[in-house]
Amino acid sequence: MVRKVTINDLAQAAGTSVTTVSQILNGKGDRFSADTRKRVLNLKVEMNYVPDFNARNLIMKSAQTIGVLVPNVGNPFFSELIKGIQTIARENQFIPIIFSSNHDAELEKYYLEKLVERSVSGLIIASAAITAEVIDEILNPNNIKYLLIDENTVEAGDTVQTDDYHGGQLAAQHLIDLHHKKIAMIISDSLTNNLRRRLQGFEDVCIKNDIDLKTDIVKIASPMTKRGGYEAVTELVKHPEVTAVFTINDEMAVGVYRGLRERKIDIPNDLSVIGYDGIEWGEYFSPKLTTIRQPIIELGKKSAEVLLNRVNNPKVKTQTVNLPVELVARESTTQNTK
Amino acid sequence: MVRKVTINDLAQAAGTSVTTVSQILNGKGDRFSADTRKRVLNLKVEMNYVPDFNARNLIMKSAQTIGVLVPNVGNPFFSELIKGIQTIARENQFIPIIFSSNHDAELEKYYLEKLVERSVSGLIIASAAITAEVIDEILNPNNIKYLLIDENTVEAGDTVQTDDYHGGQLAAQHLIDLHHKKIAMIISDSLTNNLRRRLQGFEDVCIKNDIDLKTDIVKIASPMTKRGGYEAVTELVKHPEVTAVFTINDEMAVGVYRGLRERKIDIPNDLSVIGYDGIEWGEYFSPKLTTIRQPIIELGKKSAEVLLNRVNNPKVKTQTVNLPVELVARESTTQNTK
DNA sequence: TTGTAAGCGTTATCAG
DNA sequence: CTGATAACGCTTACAA
Repeated sequence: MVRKVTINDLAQAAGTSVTTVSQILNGKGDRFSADTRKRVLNLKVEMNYVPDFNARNLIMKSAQTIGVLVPNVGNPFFSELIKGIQTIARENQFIPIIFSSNHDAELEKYYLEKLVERSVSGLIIASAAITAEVIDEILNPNNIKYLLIDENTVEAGDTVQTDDYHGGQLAAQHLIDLHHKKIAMIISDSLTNNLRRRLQGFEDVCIKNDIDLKTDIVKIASPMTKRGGYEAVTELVKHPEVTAVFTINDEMAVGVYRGLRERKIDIPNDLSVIGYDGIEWGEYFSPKLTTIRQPIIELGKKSAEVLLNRVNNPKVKTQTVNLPVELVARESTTQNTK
Repeated sequence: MVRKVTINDLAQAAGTSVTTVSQILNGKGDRFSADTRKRVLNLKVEMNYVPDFNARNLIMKSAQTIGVLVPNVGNPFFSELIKGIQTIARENQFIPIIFSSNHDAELEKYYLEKLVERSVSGLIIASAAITAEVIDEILNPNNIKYLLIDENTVEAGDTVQTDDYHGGQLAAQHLIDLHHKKIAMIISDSLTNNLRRRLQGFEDVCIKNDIDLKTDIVKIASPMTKRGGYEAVTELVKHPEVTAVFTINDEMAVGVYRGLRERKIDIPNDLSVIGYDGIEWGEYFSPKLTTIRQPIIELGKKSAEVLLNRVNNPKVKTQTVNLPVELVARESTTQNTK
C-alpha cells in the first residue's frame, strides 16, 4: 500500500515549510522567491501531490460540490438537463453529484440527507417526490442553497423555469388549427406544478375555442414513462371519437406510438399525436414527433448558473429566469378530416 | 448563518466527553450506561447533529464514495448501467459520483483527477477516451481500486464483462440463418476492445459460413450515436447488394432507421437491421428492433459488487464475472429473398 | 463506565 | 521572504 503524498512530504522534499507550499499552491505565493516557487511547483507534479480533499474542506468549509436530484436519469430530458448542469459546474470548478430518485420519496429523502452530510454548497432539485416544505426543513438549518426546477417549482425565491403555460397553449392551438375537436390528454398520474401549468394553458385555449372540457376532452392518467404511455393506449382506444392526443411528455408519446401501432392505428392519419419536451429522440421515430420544445440544455445551464451565483453571493436579490418554449411541428400531427 | 452543531456541542449538552458521544454514535458504546446512551442519542436527534463528513473522512480515510466514468449519460445503455451501480452502491452505503466524459480525453482526465482528489475508494470506468495505462498511472499511486468495464476492458485484474464475442456470433448467425449473404456492419469510428471482440465473433461466423470479408461485407465507421447511425446511411445506400445490416449498438440502429425511412427503404423487407445492447427503447420503435441483449442492469450491479468487494478486501483473489448475452429476435430482421 | 489527549492533512495567522 | 503554530471536527489509544 502506497501512502499518499502529503503536503509535509512535499515541503520536506522542497526544503521549505508547509506554509510555503500551501501558499504557493493556492496562488497566494507572490511573496516567495521565483526560485522557491518553481521548485515547489515542479515537485508537486513530480511527486504527484494532490491536496487531501477532506483535510482541505474541513478547514475551508466548502466542498465545491452541488447536488442534483432528478426523478429518472433514463429519461432523455433529464440526461440532457444534466449535461447542461455539468457544463456550468465544471466551468466554476464545481462537481455535481447526481441522484436519480425514481419518484421514490424514501429514496429521495435518503439522498438528500447524504448530500447534506457531504456539506454540498447547493442543490438543484428537479424531482418532486417530497415536498418543498420537507426540503426546506432539511436544507435550511444547514444553510444549503437550493433551486427547485421542473417538477418541483415554487413561486418564491430564485426561479428558473420554462414557460409551461405557454407551451400548453401552443400545443392546444396547434391541434385546433388542424381542426381537431375531440382530443385526448395523456397526463401524469401525479401532477406536479409545472405539469399543471402546462395543462392549464392547454385547457384555456380549448375553452376559448369552444371545446368543452367535459364532453370533448378525454383525460387519461398514467406513469410518465414509455410504458405508461403504452398502457394508456388501452384506455385511449375506448374513445374512437378522439382524433388527436396530447401527451404530457415525449417519453409517453413514444409509448403511445407503440400502443397505436400494435393496434394498426395510423399516426397521424387516424390519430394525431403531439408530445412535450423536444428530446432528441423525437426526430428518430416514425413519424417524426411533433412536440413542444423546451430548451433543456439551456435550462440545465441557467439552473446551475443561478444556483452557483446564489452560493457565491448569498445576498444577491432574487433571480428569475424564464425560458421560452416553441412548437416543433413535424410529422405526427395532421389535419382532422372527420 | 447558523453554525453547525458539532460533536463538542453535543457532548457539552449531554454533560459527557466527546469520546462518549463518538463511541455511542458509532455503535461502539456498549460499555456506557444505558442512561448515558439514551441521553446522547436523544440529544443527537434533538439538536439535529450530523457528523461532519470531512472531519470524519479525514481520519477514517474513506469517503464512502465511488466514481463512475461513462462516455455518455444520454445513451440509455449507460443510464441503465448507472441504475444498477446506484442500487448496489446504496445497499453498501456508498455514493456514486457520475461523470459523462463525452469521449473527450481531456475531460476524462480532468474528472479522473477530481475523483482522486476526493479520495474516492474506487472507480468504475466504462469510458475509453484515455488508455488503461494512463488510468493506472493516475490511480495506482493513490491506491484507488478501479474496474474497467464495457469500452475499457483489459485482460488483467478483476473483470466484469458480457460475452461480446458470443454476441457477435449470435448476430451473424441470426442473419445467416435468414439467408443473408451480403451484409453491412456499421461500426464505431474508434474501436474499443469490447467492440473488437464483438466484431471478431461476427466475422468468425461469417467466415465459417463462406461469407467473404472482403467481397461480401461492407464496413462503415461512424460515431456511436443516433446521428452517427443516421449519417452512416449515406454510405450504406451506395451498396444496394446489401440485404442486412448489423449496427454495433442500438443507438446507431435508431439512426439507421431514420436514414432508411427518409429514403423510403423498408425495414425489414428491403433491408434487415440487427442492433446490439438491448436498450428498452428498441421495443418502442417500428419495426421493433432485433438485437443482442446484454444484461445491462446486471452488469452495473455486478460491477459495483466486484469493485466494492475489492475495496473492502484488497487481498481477495482476482474476481471474474462473465455475463451472458442473448439474441432477441423481433421485427427488424427477416428472410432474405433476393 | 468515562475522559484526556494525540493526530488526521490542510489553511491561516502572525511573528520573525 | 519564510516558518511555527493554532485551528477545523472527528476518532481512537490509553488512562483513570
